[in-house]
Amino acid sequence: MISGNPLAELRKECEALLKGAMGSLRMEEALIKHFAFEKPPVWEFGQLATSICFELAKQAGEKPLALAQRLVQAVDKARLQLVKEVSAAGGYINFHVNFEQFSALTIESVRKLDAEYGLVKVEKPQKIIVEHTSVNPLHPIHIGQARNPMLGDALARMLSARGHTVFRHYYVDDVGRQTAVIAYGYEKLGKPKPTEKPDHFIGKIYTVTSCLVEINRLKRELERAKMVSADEEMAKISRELDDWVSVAFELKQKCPDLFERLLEKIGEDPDPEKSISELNKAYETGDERAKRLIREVSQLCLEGFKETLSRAGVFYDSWDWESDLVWSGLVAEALRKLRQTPFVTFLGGVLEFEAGKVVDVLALRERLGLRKDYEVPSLTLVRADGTTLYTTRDIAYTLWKFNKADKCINVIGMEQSLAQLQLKIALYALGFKDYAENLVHFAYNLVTLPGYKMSSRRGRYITLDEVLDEATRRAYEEVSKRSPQLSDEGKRKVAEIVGIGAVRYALVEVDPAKPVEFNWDRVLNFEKNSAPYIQYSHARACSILRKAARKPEKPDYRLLKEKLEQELVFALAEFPETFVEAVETLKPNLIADYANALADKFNTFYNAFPVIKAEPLELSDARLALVDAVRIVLRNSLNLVGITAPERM
RNA sequence: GGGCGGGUAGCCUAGCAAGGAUAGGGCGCAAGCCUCCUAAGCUUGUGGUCGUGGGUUCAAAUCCCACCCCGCCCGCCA
Repeated sequence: MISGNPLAELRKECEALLKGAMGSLRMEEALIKHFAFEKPPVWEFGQLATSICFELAKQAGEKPLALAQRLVQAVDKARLQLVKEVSAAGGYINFHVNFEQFSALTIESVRKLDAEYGLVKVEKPQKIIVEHTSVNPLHPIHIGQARNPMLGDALARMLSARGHTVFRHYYVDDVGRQTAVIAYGYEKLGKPKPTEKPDHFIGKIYTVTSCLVEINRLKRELERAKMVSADEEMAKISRELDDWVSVAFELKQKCPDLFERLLEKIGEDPDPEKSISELNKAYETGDERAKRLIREVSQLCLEGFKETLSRAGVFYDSWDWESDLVWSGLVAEALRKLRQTPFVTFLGGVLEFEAGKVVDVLALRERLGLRKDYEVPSLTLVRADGTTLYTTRDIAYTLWKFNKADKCINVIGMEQSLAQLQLKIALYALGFKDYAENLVHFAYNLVTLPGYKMSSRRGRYITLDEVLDEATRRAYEEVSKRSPQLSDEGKRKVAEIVGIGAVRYALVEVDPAKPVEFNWDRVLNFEKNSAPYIQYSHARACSILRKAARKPEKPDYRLLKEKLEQELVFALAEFPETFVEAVETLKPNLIADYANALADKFNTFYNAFPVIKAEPLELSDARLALVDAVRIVLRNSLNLVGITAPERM
């Protein structure tokens, strides 16, 4: 017999036995809302348990323990299959697995279903867009942002494995002042050819330009403040200026040539600030020169991103340019529709969206989980100069996405929670209730650097490239030490798999709601609770199978009598349910945890018992099959979070 | 001021939606284990007012209320 979800079979049997027992005692099934089975704290208590007797005891006017004992008595022993024994203890009813049956069912199912084992499909597949990464094309992806693609890609893989049709979208945010800043600097330099990885190259120009323009602007403001002798204002500006001057000092040391040239060129411009906002405006209106320039810089930067991300195993189905939404009129269209609602007003020359009013009028408070008196702030849709704002364009983008999908998951930092809420409210306001309810903001917390705050504008960051390089370098050292027999190419391959796995795992393993403090020890962890640890366990399993040099032809699963073996079997059986839970709650870290726990059990087993040399042959074969099943599940779970499982390392 | 998220051993972290038996791991520290399928491993020990105080319940890390600490947001930035 084969099952895609052995644990569910067991659960079903437990439930049937329990209902049967209740029936024979003339107890109403309806007394119990749903039959929840939990894992007892100690293996010896059994593998599944229920605490319904605590609840039932009240109505029955009986002690929980006595009731549990009566129910256990009433269980129809003739119907036991996957369950060996039912017992009562402390008011709980414990179900002990019949491993003679269950081991065979589980191991055979895993080996038969192989790459599909555990990946339980949904009944109604949806079209889902996962929008992730979407780093602005201004500078290389830094480690603070790297959590996003790792989470987004893991989610996409998980949803796809669940049977959904998943599209991975990258939203290229090329509209806005920042892109104009980099394009401005790039043009001032005469559109130079990159002398290094293009996103790093762009990043330097961006930071220096941005810094010089900022200093220029602050100096002017300081002058202005002096004229009207606004002391407080002056002090504030001076502080900001000091900050940027120290940034300038850092940058001048880091890239002196670039700094000097930009200083000179920008110095020639009487009003850089103005040039930049003009460029920004020209781009939004679709001016050809601006288009060519900004697209060129953005494209250059994206090339760098693609290189980094594909190295990390992250790919996209669609690159959506924000500017296309503006030029094609979709943004204008969305604005027109919004204006027809009673929630948009002119206020001080700008167009405002009154999100708070929508919440009250459409009675969305409870649905959105908002507090009683909380008033959602209004959102400015259009600037006084007629240009649009980020969230406005995001409204148009979201409408566009819902033309292609049933559900949209936005992997965006939690600092944008309010904007994402306003976006959702805008969908309600437009009458797209269905869209609003299928829009998910997958919020995650920041990665911080101890000591100072990472700042892309200030050029203070650790790039993902650096981290990947360092991780693979370290992995190469390790592989060379441990597997000197491998060819250099072989070592490099393994090092890449292990190093990148380590980084991905570190960024996916923690609850996305919690901030992660970056430190090399965390990311370069090659010991327990890391990708390399799980990968190592997988390689060990492969190694056993390779050395055995035979298929397990006559396994006798009844011989798997050791507690460790049975625990391992049970863990394998749990995988499908862990997978389903992880996908339904969008928690990639559950998969990472599961894989780590399985690796843990496997290593204990590995250490305790021989496999190839086990006697008799039927036991050796049974263990071989078990090892094979562990291998499959380790690989499947690692793959779900985008980590490759090497066969040797 | 308001909103959101977080607070679990020296450090990091799981569990919280669906309350259940002895709160799982990891790092660190201490002591062991390679003539045996990869020691990136295994075993043992060490360490906890689950932020604080109330409440609900047979049962609270988990639910409710209040408060404290940390982070983020409340822009004609993205």
